[in-house]
Amino acid sequence: MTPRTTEQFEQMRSESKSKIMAAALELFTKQGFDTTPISMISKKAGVSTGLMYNYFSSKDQLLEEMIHEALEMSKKGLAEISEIDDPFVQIERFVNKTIYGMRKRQTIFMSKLILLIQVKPNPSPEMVLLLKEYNLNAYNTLENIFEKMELENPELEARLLTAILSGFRLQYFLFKNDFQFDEMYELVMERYTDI
Amino acid sequence: MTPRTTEQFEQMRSESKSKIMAAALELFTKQGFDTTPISMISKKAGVSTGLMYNYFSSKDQLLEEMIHEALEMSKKGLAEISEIDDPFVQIERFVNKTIYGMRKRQTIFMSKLILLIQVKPNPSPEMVLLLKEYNLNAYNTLENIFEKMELENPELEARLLTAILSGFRLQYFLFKNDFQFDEMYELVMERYTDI
Amino acid sequence: MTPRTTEQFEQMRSESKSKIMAAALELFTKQGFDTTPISMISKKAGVSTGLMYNYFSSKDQLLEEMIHEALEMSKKGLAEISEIDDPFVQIERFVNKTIYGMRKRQTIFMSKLILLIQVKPNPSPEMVLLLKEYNLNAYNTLENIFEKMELENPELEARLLTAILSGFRLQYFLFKNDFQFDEMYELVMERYTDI
Amino acid sequence: MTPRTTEQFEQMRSESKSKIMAAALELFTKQGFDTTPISMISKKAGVSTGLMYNYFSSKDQLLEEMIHEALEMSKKGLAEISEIDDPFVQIERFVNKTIYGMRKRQTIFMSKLILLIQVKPNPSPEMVLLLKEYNLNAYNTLENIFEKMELENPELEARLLTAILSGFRLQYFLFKNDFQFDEMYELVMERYTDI
DNA sequence: CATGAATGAGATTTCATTCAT
DNA sequence: AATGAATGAAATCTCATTCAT
Repeated sequence: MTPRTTEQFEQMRSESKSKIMAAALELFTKQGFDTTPISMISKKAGVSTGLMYNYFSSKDQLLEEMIHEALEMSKKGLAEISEIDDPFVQIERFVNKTIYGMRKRQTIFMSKLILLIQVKPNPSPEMVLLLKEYNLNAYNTLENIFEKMELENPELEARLLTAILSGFRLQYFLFKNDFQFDEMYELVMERYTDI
Repeated sequence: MTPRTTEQFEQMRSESKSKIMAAALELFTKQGFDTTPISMISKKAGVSTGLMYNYFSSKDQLLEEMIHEALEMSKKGLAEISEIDDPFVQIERFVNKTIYGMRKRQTIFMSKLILLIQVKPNPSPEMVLLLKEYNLNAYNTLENIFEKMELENPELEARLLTAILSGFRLQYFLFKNDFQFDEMYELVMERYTDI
Repeated sequence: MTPRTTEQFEQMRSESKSKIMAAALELFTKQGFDTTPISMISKKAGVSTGLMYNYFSSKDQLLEEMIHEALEMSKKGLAEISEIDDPFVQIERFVNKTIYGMRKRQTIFMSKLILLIQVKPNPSPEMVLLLKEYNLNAYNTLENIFEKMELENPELEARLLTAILSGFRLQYFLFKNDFQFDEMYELVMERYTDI
Repeated sequence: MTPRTTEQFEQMRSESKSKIMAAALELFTKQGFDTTPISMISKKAGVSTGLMYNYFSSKDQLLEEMIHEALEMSKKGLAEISEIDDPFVQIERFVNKTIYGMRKRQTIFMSKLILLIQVKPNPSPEMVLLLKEYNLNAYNTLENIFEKMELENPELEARLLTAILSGFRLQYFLFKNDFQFDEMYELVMERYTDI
C-alpha cells in the first residue's frame, strides 16, 4: 500500500535489473502481460533484449518477482499501520491511504498487477500462495484493530472492509475521475466512528 | 438435390455459434483471453478453426459479443428484482442471489469475463461503454430501492453495496470454498434490516 | 478490341454462368486475381459460392475461360477491320478504336486481364499459346493492311504499331485522365497519312 | 564476451537485408507478388522466416522498398544519358540500352516488378506517386533531347518513344527469344536519324 | 441446378528465447 | 554484464473447395 519504491529498488543489487522491473511494471499494468513484448520492456528500460535473461529466467519469472515485490511493499504499509496505537487512527489512516492512494500511479500499477493474477491463466501455485498469505496478513492486521475497537465480529469486519475497498478499486478503474473519493471515504468511515 | 431451407440453415448457424461461444466462455474464464488460441476453442467446440470466422469477424469481436450476452443476462436479473414491491425483499433477494450465486459455474464465467475487460489492455471503447452502462443501470436499480427504504444517501448506498459484493467476488475467487457465504450474507444484510 | 459483350454473353447457355463471368471480369480487373475471393464474385453475381463449381472446375479455370472470351472478342474486332477495303480507313479505324476505346470500362477490363497473364505466376501453357496466337493474328491483320499501303516493311510496321498502342495503354493506366488522347492519336496517324 | 561493435552489427544487417531483397526480387518477378509466400523468400535467402520482419514491417513494405530501389537504378541510367552532349548520340544510347538491355536478367526483374504495380490491386499511393514521378523524369530527359534535335513536338515525341519501348518490352515478355532485337532497334532509330 | 455451412491447408505476422561476440 | 541479430514455434486469419441437402 505504501509506495516506497525508490528505496526498495535502490536496494537491489543491479541498476539494470531495477530498470527492467520498473519498465515492466509500467507496461504490464498499462497494457497487460501477454500483450507486452520483452523487446518493449527492454527498450523502455534502455537495455538490450538479451540482458533480461541475465536477471530473469523467463518472462513469467519476471512477473512472479514483480508480484513478490509488490506484496512486500504492501506488507510494509500494513506494518506501519500496526505500529499506531489508537485503533480509530489506525483505521482512519488505512482507509484514507487506500482510497486516496488509488489514484496514485504506483498504486494503480500494483493493484492492477494483483488483479492480473486473479484472472491469469494457470497462475503458479506459488503466486496464489503469496497472494493468499498477503490477504490473510491484511485480514489479521485489520482484525486486531477491530478487536481493539471492540467490534462484535472482528474477523468478518476485516473481510468486509477489505471487500469494500477492493470493490471501490474496481469502480475507480471503470469510472476513473468520476469516482467520488470524498463521499466514499466518509461513507466507509461512518461505520467505525458512528456513535 | 433440393437445397436446405432458410430455416434449416438458420438452425445450423445458431447451433454452431452457440457451440463456439460456450467453448470460448469456458476457456476464456479458465485460461484468459490472450492465452486461449482459436484452435483450442474450435477443438473444444468440435468445429473447424476457420468456422469461427463465419460467425465472428475476429477473436476480439467474439469476446465483445460474449460480454454483451453476459451483461444482458445480468440485466434480466436486475429487471426481475425491480418488479418486486417491498424494498427489503428486493434487497434481500438481490444480495442473496449475488452472494450464493457466486458459486454457480455460469456466474463464475460471466463475472470473470467482466473482470477480464477491466484488466484488459486497450479494451475497445464499445466494451467499456457497455460495462459502464450496465453498472449505471445496476446503481439506478439499487438507488430506487434505497430511496423506498428511505436511507439517507441512496446513491452512495448503491455504490457501497455494489463495491461490497464485487469485493466479495474477488475474495471468493481467491479463497474458493473457504469463503464464508452465510456469514458474509448476514453481515451485509445487517446494514439494511438493522432496527 | 470491339466490345460486343452483351451479345456474346447472351449466347452463353446459362444465365448464371454469364453472371459469374461478368462479376469476375469486373473484380479481377479492379482488384487483381489473387486478391479476389470466389465468395466476392458469387456475391456480386448474386449466386451461391458453390454454384461456381458447376460451371468451372476451379478459380484458375474461370480465369482461363475469361481470357479466351476476351481474345475471341478482340478477334471479332480485328475481323471487322479486315472487311474494310481502303487500308487508310482500316488503319484509321483501328487506331481510333484502340486509343479512344482505352477509356471504355469494358476495354480496360479486357486489357488489364491480358496484362494480368503476362505477369501471372506460371501461366498455363495454353494461355500463353492463346495469347501468342492472338498477337500473331493481330500482326497479320496489320501486316496485310501495311502491304496494301505499300510500306517498306509491313511485318515490322505491324509490330511497331502494336507496341505503340500497348505502350500507350500502360501510360493511360498510370496517368488516367491526364493522358492526351487527341494528341496521341494525331501523332500515331501522322506516320501513315504523311505525304 | 565483448558485444559486437556497431560496425559489425551494421554489416550483419546489411548483408541479411540484401539477401532477402535479392531473393524476393527473383521470386516476385518469376512468380508474382501474391503467389510468393514469405517462407519461400526466406528459404531462398537462407534465413529464417521471422527475420524478414526485422527489416521490413510487412510484405507490402518489402515490395515498396524494392520498387524504390529499381526506380533509383533507372534514374541513374537516365542521368548518365543526360550528361552526353550530342542529342543523336543520347537517343542512340538510350534506345540501345533499353532494347538490348531487355534481355538482362536484372532488367527483366526490374521491369516486371514495375509492371507488377500497374496491375496490382490497390497499389499504395506512395508507389503510384513514385512511379509517376519516375515516368515524368524520363519524359523530361527525352523532351530535352528532342528539343535539342529540334523536333516539332518534343513532349509528344518523348511520350511516343516511351510507349514504343515499353510496348516492345511486353512483346519481348511474350515472345522471348523470337523478339527481333536488331530489326526493332533499326526501326525505332529510323525516326530520329532519318534525313 | 442451386445453396451456403463447413473444412483445413496455408499465409502473414509476432515474439520469447538463444547465442556469438 | 551486455548486445542485438537470428531463430522458429505458434497465433490469427483467409479462402478455395467440398458436400449434404
